Amino acid sequence: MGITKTQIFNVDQNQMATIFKVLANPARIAILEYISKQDACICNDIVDEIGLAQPTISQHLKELKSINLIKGEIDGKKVCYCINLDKWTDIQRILNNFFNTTKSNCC
Amino acid sequence: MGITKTQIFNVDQNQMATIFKVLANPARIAILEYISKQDACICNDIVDEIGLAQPTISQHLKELKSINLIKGEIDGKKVCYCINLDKWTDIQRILNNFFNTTKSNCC
DNA sequence: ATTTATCATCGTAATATTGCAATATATAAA
DNA sequence: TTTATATATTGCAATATTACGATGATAAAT
Repeated sequence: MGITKTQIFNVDQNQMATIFKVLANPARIAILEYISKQDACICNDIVDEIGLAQPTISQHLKELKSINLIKGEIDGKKVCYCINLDKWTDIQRILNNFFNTTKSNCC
Repeated sequence: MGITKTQIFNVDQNQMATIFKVLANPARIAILEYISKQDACICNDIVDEIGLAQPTISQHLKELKSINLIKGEIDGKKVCYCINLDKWTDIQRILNNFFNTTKSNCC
């Protein structure tokens, strides 16, 4: 089907899955790494850096924005993307909580 | 296309994406949580617990096994799944490393 | 030996994701 | 105003994912 039965899972489970889904692509990982590596708020040299077409990058940025992992500030005709540190830290906390809580006690 | 251009990304980026992809589904999150909650190595009560058909669960378990996040021990006609703590901890370390390394220094 | 129970695999339908060309939009420069 | 530059959106093709019924394989129970 390709459709996930979100209704049968709780909010936390769906939230976790959504976060993981946004991160589940090497292009988006590379974009995040590239954005963070820059001293200043570097914009879409991302297209040059990553080997993907401009619309593709634009779409990936949109997905990263969908969970507020990055923010884009308009600067003239350019857009300056940077990581949203608050959300970044928040998500790291959520994931660690999941990993610490979900641990086997068998085998 | 639906096909990710893995060739243009490095091993670490692809590995990260693969890990995230395996976790990017609420059913698999729920399965992990359920397995970890049990005192003993509970097997496919998972099917009863989660509201999905047995082949679906089996497929999800296969994906979790694909990165060694869980291991399945055969016990008669049952299979006993549990979390692979070594790998679990390893992945948590990898993710934290990513989150700590990839942080913005702008905006 | 047959039946039953547990789990895996196969095949398939429905939907999602990835990527890009074409196009739209918006701002800056000329 | 026209042109160039930067980014977003649309539409589409190719592939991936999710889910399940049918079927297979295996082991315990009868």
